[in-house]
Amino acid sequence: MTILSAAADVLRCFSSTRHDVTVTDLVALLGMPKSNASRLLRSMRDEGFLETIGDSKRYRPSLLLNQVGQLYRFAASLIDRADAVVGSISDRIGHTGYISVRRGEEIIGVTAHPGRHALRVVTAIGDRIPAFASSTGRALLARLTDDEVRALYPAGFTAPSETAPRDMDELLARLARVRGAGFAESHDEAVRGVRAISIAVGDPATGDEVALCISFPAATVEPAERLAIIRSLGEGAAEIAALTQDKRFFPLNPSIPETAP
Amino acid sequence: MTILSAAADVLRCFSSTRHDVTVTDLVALLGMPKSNASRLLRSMRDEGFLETIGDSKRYRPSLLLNQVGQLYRFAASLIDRADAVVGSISDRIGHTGYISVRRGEEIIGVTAHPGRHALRVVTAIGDRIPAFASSTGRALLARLTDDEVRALYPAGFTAPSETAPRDMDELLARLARVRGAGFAESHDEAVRGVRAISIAVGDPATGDEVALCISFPAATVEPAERLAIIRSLGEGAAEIAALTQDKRFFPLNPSIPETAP
DNA sequence: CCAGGAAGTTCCAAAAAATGGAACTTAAGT
DNA sequence: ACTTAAGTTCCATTTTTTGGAACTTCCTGG
Repeated sequence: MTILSAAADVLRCFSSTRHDVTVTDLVALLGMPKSNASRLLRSMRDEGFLETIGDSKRYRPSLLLNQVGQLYRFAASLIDRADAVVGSISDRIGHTGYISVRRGEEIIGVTAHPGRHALRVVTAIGDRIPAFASSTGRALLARLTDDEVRALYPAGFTAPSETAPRDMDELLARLARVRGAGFAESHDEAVRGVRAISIAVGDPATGDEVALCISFPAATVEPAERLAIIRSLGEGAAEIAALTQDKRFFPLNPSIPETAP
Repeated sequence: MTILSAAADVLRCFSSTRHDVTVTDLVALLGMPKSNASRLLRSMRDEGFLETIGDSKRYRPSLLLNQVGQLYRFAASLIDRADAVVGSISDRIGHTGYISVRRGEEIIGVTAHPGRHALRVVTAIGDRIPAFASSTGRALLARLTDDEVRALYPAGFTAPSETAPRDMDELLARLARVRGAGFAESHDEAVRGVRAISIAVGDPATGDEVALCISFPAATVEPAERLAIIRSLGEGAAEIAALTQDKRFFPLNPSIPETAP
């Protein structure tokens, strides 16, 4: 057990609901002796990973981490590009847009553009959701072969909602339809009353893959607007795919199905 | 020498001009044996601090650092509030706005809102500039006592431009005028032809202090618009100061001087 | 204003990890 | 295929980390 892994565990304690930690928090969250927790937090502060809030005993991420973290978006230029596409669509139509990446069997939101409408979908950046049970997740999983998808879930999975795939066969069938249609869609899945349209794109040069997603309340969006959203996302994603020479990209099928693929 | 400090040094190698590092970079930049550099980068990747680009030997900051770094502005909620104020002013008037913090005798940009005008000021966030030679820096230094400012520059300083203070006496005189006027201003200082207006505000509960700044080309901005910018910044900063009960805040003096304080 | 308890820090010897030089392997250029 | 640069692995030595317990500090309520 190197101290680096302990330090990484500390960083993982931070979340959108926990902006700072104390010695006691670490003891509770990581089960480490409080002597270690005390010294670890102090070392991390001394080395510049954390800073103390005022002169209290609360620690928060440091400016250094903020700055280094900012570089991620430029280093990963695919994210930058995808974010620009989603941002402009979101600005134009007023619904919430975001882009996500897959880490194993989980999807993580990376950037978000909140919508302008009174009734809008709010997403928390950094939250993790299961890949198979979201449109962004299925858009990304569709880029894998069926065998790779099976290998990802050696023990199968349990559907968290009515409209999510119930088992591997249903998931693979839906992924096939995603590949055919060129987009993925969810309805009432993570949140009731919410629809989401997602398209994934990758950069073979770096191996990065991201999902572009527009999310909106099902009740207020007419079929015509849904079509417009799908076409905008498809165009933007196709441009990126052309730029990165993404061979695994599934272009939008001109005949867009009315039911979620 | 703990490995944490070596890891922090690695993070400090990243910058707006260096988005990724290799073993050789580390040897050159930090002067460490390449055996250490090799193992350190691998450990940092294994623990989640870094990720490799594709399957190359180039390392860049990880998603984890990006996410934890993003939390900084929420953990230091003063930054978030200040950013909202500067963002709305920047949106309204179209000039570049940004917020900065002080670390010792240096000022670091934390967030930026690029302007809309064809002639706009572009700031690189994360870059460091000397505190005494910028409006943001003087706005923040004005919150210190004269003795504290002197202690910050035990060996004095050298003015990097014509309009920057030449010595400690001149700096202290300008800080006194900043306190009286309630805002700091620079002209041709870091960049020729550029003016900047800054106001600092703090949160006594956390000890955080930030500077709100609007930056614009001197040639295209009339005195009336300058006044409007100063008043907007003053109002926004005053609201934050009221919220945090910042006792060291210097409110805007109703009679705004025409020459830079 | 003081007792009691919770939160945080320091101490120590045992256990584990880091160090750096050199040998070795892999990748890249000619 | 040859040469060189870049990166990785090995190993004995040195340094850091660990975790229990004692100690200090900071609150909270009587």
